[in-house]
Amino acid sequence: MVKNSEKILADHNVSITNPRVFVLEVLLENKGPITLDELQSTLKNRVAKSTLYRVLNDLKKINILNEFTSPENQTVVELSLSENDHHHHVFCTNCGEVEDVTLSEVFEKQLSDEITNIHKTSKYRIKEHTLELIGLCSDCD
Amino acid sequence: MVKNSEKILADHNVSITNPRVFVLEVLLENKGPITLDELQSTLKNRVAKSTLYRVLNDLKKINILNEFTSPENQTVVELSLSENDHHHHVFCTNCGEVEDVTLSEVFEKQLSDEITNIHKTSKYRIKEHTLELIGLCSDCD
DNA sequence: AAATAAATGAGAATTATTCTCATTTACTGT
DNA sequence: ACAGTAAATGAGAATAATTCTCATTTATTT
Repeated sequence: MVKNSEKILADHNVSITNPRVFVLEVLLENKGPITLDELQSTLKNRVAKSTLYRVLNDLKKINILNEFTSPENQTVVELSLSENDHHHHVFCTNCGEVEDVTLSEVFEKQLSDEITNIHKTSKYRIKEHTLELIGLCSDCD
Repeated sequence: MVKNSEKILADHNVSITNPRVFVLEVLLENKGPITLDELQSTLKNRVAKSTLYRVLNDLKKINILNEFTSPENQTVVELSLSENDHHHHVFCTNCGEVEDVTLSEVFEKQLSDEITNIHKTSKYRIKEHTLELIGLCSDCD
């Protein structure tokens, strides 16, 4: 049976190599956003640092990886395998933990209405949006 | 007559020095978010690079400067002199320009309701939020 | 105006990311 | 399965961004 990570690579016409599989496996297991630091230390003995950066760029190129910066300036990375998994992020300002949040449909509708209005008054054509929620997780609260 | 920038420093018990005044003047003139690169090149001959970083940290400490990262990984900086100037940002993915956007009161209310709901279901106590709108400015569209 | 404390400039040190190149690994056609 | 070719990797050098060091200058206090 073909592993999940190998299928992902094959589906995107990217050759299957050990580093790519290792990185994908960690991202898949983690299920959600992960700090670059954490990813690096998890993969330290299996993937060279330069290769990790290359693999992450490969995954960005095939559009299955999002990268963003936390309010504390940590690089954070997250798989996004399907087009329709629109969601946002909550950050803990104390421990740096990041998690996904999905907003209610009602609210996403209100948001897209607001964006339509902005489009009328501003000189921008808006393609995407990201909402970041910043606070404390229960451990740090 | 005391200059605006000097008053700001005095009001926050920060000593008035040339580099601090120069940085503040550029930020005040610019009125809105500015790229660190742009700030650096504007101040190149007046403020040493290390001092610029120090001054920006000083301003962060007294809570009159926001720093964030654009979707293209540019560091962006912005004065926020009053508590009640809550607003968000639009980014042009092509030229990197950033501008402020103020959302309608109706929408900010909807957003804060949504955050209240999230608080009920998630393990986070949310203190702040930032909404980033990403698209193309009229020049690049 | 002198004494003391704080801030600055210049460049060294550190950290994050990209690049180079010799070696290894994966894919292609047989 | 196998040789040949193209692509990917590891290790460390190169670059870029940010912080740190320390001798000198500037601000504040007396």
